[in-house]
Amino acid sequence: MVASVVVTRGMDRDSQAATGLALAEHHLLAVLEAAPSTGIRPTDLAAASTLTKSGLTRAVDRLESDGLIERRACPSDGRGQLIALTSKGRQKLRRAAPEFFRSIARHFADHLTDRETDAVATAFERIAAADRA
Amino acid sequence: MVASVVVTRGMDRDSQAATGLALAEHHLLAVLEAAPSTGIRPTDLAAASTLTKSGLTRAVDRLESDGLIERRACPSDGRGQLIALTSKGRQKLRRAAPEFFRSIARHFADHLTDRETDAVATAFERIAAADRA
DNA sequence: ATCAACTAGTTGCCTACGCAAGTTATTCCT
DNA sequence: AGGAATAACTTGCGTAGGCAACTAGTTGAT
Repeated sequence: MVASVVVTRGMDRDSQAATGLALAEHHLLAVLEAAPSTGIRPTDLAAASTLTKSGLTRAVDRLESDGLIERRACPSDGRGQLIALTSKGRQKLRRAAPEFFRSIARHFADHLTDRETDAVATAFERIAAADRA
Repeated sequence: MVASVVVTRGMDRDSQAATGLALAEHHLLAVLEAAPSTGIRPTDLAAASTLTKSGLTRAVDRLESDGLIERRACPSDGRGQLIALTSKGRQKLRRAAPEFFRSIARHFADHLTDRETDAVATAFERIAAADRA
């Protein structure tokens, strides 16, 4: 618990300082970058992120008003929407990347051996997946 | 990031349901139980917990008004204090323990192999220690 | 002995976010 | 086709907690 808070808080501060974005917001952008360019449904984005649906609504509000992402109407479901990166958002993410990876290294990766990195990666993948099931 | 939030949120809900305490509060009690019975300084408690000094002040306020811990004057430093579990707090912690361990198992430990458990334990210990340095 | 520099804890302010209830659209059953 | 049950967001409300500024006590230098 302490370790996870230490890492998260440290990286959050780095992210704020480097880009003005909270770590959770940066993470949303990163998920969106990996998603189809047509966009992704809010519910799916919430599941892939650290937020609940309500938290997601507000994070999307913030990022949208910063012009980093956009909400599009969903053609197949009138209730839904598709969320996608704008080019501004994509650019911001690209520019933030180098410092972001350094931040991961400083706060987390540099403290692990290769074996530990593997173990943590597979184990945490499994835990995250278990929750979505 | 997702895994750590999933685990923390799940355990927090369990803790709330079982005892009415947030996970962070339960953790403070657990740290206090391991501390000398004369108590521990707030700054040290904050360092051993997931909270900053200011967050700690308020968490201590809550737990104190629930009668689970007490603030004592610090004999060696007039600015400081010593925080210690009350017997009510100790009892609450003991009663919560079985369900707490089940919660750890459900959300975390059961998903790991023994090797992974070792790797995570030593690696995270190292990360937490690095931050305190 | 006095005063500056530091440290311990607290508080004002602000924001993020979870939960639960609400709204609108969809699906499914008959 | 029509209406109950369900699903996708949103919003009202409440709370936790970080940061930075504050207060009070301590230490150290002269």
